[in-house]
Amino acid sequence: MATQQKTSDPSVDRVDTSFLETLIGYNARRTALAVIDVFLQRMVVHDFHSVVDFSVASLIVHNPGITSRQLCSVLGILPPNLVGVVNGLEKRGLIQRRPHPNDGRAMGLHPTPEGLKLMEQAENDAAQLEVDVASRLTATERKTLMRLLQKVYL
Amino acid sequence: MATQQKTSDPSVDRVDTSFLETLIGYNARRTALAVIDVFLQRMVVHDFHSVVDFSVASLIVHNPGITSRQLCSVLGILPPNLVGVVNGLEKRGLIQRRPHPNDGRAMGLHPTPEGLKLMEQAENDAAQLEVDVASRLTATERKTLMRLLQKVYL
DNA sequence: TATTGTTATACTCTATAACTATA
DNA sequence: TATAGTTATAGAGTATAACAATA
Repeated sequence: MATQQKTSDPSVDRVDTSFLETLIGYNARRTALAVIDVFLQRMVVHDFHSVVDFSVASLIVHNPGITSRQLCSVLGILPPNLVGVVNGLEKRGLIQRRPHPNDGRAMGLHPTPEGLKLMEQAENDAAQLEVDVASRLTATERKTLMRLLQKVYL
Repeated sequence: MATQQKTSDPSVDRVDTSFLETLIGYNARRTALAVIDVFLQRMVVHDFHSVVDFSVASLIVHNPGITSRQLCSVLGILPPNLVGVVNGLEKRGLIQRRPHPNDGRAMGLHPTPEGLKLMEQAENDAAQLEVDVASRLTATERKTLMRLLQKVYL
């Protein structure tokens, strides 16, 4: 499994990470952490302090009337951990809870005009980040990267 | 920014995730979470319960004599959070601390014969996971995916 | 004075159990 | 009986501050 012979030198000058770099999980995680780090820095001005905050707000804007259950299912998060996120967005006046038309147990989540306005800016910033963070990738490479990632997890 | 017109229908049947799927951070994170989930399931037999556990053990095997400081730098983790990991590997008899040849403050981390034996199996399992988890990708696509991911974060 | 390794500790994120209201 | 939403709480992961030993 080792890619090169090691000497018995007890000190390491250059760290060999070649094995880890063969793993999809390792590369995907490192990429996600690096990109999200910059992402969250830029989202501070919009008062989003976690990727879930942003993702939930975005999904509500693009899916007015979506339920908590649907958000949990799509984003792979657990219902108890969504409650605070939705409450936060509601308290900020970005979304609104309304009775669900077909299910008395559920609540439909809808964006407010303020929410729509803020998310338009936030999503524009997110789109700009894509260009900046993947500056070493061509437009075609970016597209390929998305397609291959989605082929794995979707 | 919206990719399609929304009706005023208050209930959502199919959730539109098209915007989030244009984001590298979103796709990379979803992929990492999905792959690591399967990874950790298979690593239970080797008693690795986090990706950091495995990564640290792997780096020590491939870089005998590496220091804690170097591990932190390469993996992007903080020194206080590495202490428990190294202690755990040492208690399991997989690695050994030895005085560093050039720096009296540091300790060189070395794999034991048991550590080498276990990591050979664990890394073989990890390599097999790559084939399984990316079954919808060709060998060429896998290689391309790694290259593009590393182009972003490296 | 700066760095390695460490302890203690706080904060965030994620997971489980149990409850209510409705299907 | 099952599901949507919620509360309380436990656990894992990640962060900062401060210290001893050595550079």
